[in-house]
Formats: sequence, C-alpha cells, structure tokens
Amino acid sequence: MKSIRTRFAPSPTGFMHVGGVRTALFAWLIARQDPNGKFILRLEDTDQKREVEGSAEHLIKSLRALGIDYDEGPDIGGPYATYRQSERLETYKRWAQKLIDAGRAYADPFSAEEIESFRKKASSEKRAFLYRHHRPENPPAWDGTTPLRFRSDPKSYDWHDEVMGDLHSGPEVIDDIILIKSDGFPTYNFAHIVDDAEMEITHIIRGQEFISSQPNYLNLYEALGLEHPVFATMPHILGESGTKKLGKRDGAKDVLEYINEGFITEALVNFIASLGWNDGTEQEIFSRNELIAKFSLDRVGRSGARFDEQRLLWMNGQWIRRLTLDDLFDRAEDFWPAAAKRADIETKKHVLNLVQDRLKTLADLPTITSYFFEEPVPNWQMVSDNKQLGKLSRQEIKDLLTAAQNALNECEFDAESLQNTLNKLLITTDQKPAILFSLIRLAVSWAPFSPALNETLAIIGKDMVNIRLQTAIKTA
RNA sequence: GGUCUCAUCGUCUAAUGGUUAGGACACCAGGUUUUCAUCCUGGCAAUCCGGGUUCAAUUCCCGGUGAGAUCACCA
Repeated sequence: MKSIRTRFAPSPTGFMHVGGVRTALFAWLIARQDPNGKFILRLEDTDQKREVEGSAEHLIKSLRALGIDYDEGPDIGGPYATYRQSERLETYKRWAQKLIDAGRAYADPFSAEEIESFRKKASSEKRAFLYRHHRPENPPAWDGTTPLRFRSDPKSYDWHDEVMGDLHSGPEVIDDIILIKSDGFPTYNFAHIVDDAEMEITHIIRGQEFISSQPNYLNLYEALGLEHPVFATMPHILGESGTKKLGKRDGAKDVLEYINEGFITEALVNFIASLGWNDGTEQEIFSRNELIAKFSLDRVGRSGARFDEQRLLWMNGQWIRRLTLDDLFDRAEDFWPAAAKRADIETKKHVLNLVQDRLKTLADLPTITSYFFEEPVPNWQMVSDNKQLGKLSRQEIKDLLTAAQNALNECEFDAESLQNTLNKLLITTDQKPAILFSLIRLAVSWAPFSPALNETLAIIGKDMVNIRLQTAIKTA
C-alpha cells in the first residue's frame, strides 16, 4: 500500500486559529500513524493582495510550538520543493497548457463589469448565476493577461468523504471556474489539485467551507486525468457564544496567545483533538502518542463543536498536575512573578511543588506565589471579611499573633517542627485551627489561599515570618 | 433565493431497533483539608417538532423547523 502523505496548506493571510490547528493536527495524526507517512506544509500564497507580512513565519512558529512537526515544507525543503505556491507558477502553466491543448480551458473574454452584470441579471431573475451559461463561442487565444477558465463538463457526482460519509451533488453546481487569474497566479481551486497530484498527497483534510466546491474539483480531476485523493471534510469549530464559524470577531484567538496565557501544548492538542473526536471510550485525557495510536477519521463527528474555554481550563489543570516537577519548572520559566528573579532554583522548585495542584494555567503563578518572594501588603479587609476571624477584636488578634510570633521564634523552621509548634500553639491559645491558622496564614501571605501553613512558613523562612508577623501586629 | 451539510443534558460527547439514554466540563450539596486548590461521594440536567415503517423508534424513512457552509480574478 502507498505510504500516507498528508498536508496542511494554509494561506499566509492571518494568524493560526484553533480551526486551522485542528485541521493540521488531524492531518498530522493520520500521517504519523503510518511508519512511512509524511506530513507536509505547503504555503498557498497565491493571493498577493491579501497576504499578511509575517504570517507565514507565524504559522510555522505555531505548528512548531504545538509539536506538529512536518517532514517537508517551505523552510526545510523536500523532494517536491518548492513548497511555496508563488514559486511554482511554471508548474501551473504547464498543467494549464494541457487543458488548453485538450480544449478544456479557454480565455475569459469578458470584463469584470460584464460578468458582474450577468450576475446581477441572474439574481434579479432569482436564478443561480453560472458562468458557463455565458461561455463564449469562439474565445480568443489565451495570452496570459485575462483569466483562464475551465471548460467544465456538468454532471452528477456521488463521492465518499471519510468524515461526512457518502455525498451527492447535481450538475447545476458545476461551473467554468477560473484556473489562472489575470495576474498570472493560479486560483486555489486549480493550484491545490495540481500540487496535491505532484506532491503525491493521499489524503486531503480540510474545512467544511470547501465541501460545496468539491464537485467542481471532481470535474477538474477528471479533465486532468487524475485519481483524486481521499477526502476528509471537517465541520467548523464554532465561537463560544454564537453559533457561527469561529472567526476573529467571535474572539477566536491565535494559538500562540493561548500558550502565552499559560496553556500547555499537550492540553491544547488534547482539547482540540477532542473537539469532534473521541475514541468511543470514556477516556478524556490523551497524550500525543495516544492520539496517534487511537485517532481515526471515521470517528470524527459531523456537527460543529463549540469552543468551551472552561473545559480547556480544566484540561490544562489536569495536564499541569501530570507533569514532573522538573518539566513543570522548565515550562514555568517565563511565568514567575518579577520578584522571583532573585530566588534560587531550589526555592522556586519547592514553591512550584506546593502550588502545582492549584495551577489552572501557568499564568496563575504570580498571584499564588508572589508572597514567597516579596513582602505582601497587609489587607485587613481580608480578616474582617472572614467569617470566623471577623468576630475577633483587635486586641485578640494582636494577642494571637504575638503568641504565634513568640512560639515560632523558638522553633526550627522545617515543616515537621513547624507543625509541632503550631499544634502546641493551638493548645496554649485554646483556639481552633480554623481561627489561629487562618490568621497566621493571612498575616504572612495576605493571599486568598496558600499551601499548607507549615510548608508555607518553612519556605518564607524564620526571619521573614518574624518581620511579617511584626508588621501585622503593628498594623492591626 | 439555489445548492450542500448537520441536529442527544447549558457545553464537549457516548450508545442502541428493546438501556434506569452513559461519561466529561460547568453548576449545586456533602466528605477530607487551617484556607484555596486537589481528591472522594452524591445531585441537577438531553434524544428539535410532526408523520410513517415496526410488537417496539432517540436510532430507519419522509416532511417541517432550527443551525452552519457555499454561490469571488479569497483560500
């Protein structure tokens, strides 16, 4: 059997959003399931007007960040180079010439205005506009300055799509599509078919927006004498609120933005894969390798899925908890609060270990760790808002904190000794943990929550704890 | 408007011609924990509507309805 070759073929006209990632991911998974499979990146940069500076680099960076590696591509070359359509113009001309020679392509003699008036007439008569109804009798020879059109052969088609199942269309959707634009660049409609054939692509995985053009592509494959690849059409990912295709307006975010917000790539990949796909079991968390082992196109759902950030957040937490401390430490590097710069690696690892279960994203790191690295600002509102502590008088608070300060001054600052000291303090002050420990916790951290009190004190250290308790007693 | 596609808890989804329609997120309650988080237990909550086929339909068929896609010298 032929080795699988799949491709991701974006146009460099914008950023990489989750819909694009999913298409790329599924194509990549299919390729990686075959030991000899190849995944190819091809840039479809045939629209000069819409090209956005830097977006090709951005696409590449996004794929790399997510671990979706490709075997052939514009920046790494490969046996079918070049992988940039703007550099393959001669190839398209060659294939176009075949069609011209066979009488299956002709120069479009009409101006844009003329075509527009045909279109308007059709719409005023409530008919669908078809260019082929205006196909010229004796078109001029094509000199490259006008669009080159396909001379279509309208007919019905039945074809299979790995995701959508068996599909059908009638002849009324087949038209004389443009192959080469008047600027000499091919249209997507023509270029992707030529390139997929030249690059021996076996599976086309693409978004739903192409499904209605599929019959025209089938017609073109026939005219070119080509077998078509396997088709797999993905339903769209819908925006959070609405029911529309996910677009920038609906808050569709660049994947790199998610990474900058502290989402880890395993979680993003896992989440995006599970949008429309599952393996039929109750498993929710899939590693990259599990996805490769278990993915199949025929288990991809046909209806659009909404992008639910809550679920992504949960999944990110799940993945963070699964990381080893060293791995987490490496990934967290850019997320520490500024004050942590001075701290040594061991302390930071210790802190990270204590807060690992509490992180939903790496970006949570500053808010839940900053008091380990710098003086927190006392916020007595937190005490008065506390159901238990709010009942204490100022004097009671001062007395409890002073007792704590004295006891802790006599204590070795390791977690075990601290726990013993704290337990004894409960007895001598005759207080409940919910009151005494909460008060100490707030006085040294002024954070809404923190790890276990003894561990927290141990990291902050004896001197700093003393200073913070002193400050608290003074400001109470 | 033409064409195509889709339709299970609020969300992501599983399953089946006969099930108490399963799981996960979110939410609520309880347990554990000094707090928060984690973890554990429980709860809430769904087959779009109408016909037909059938002993039996959420599942198959037809028709509605709703949603999405497309109808470019964009991809």
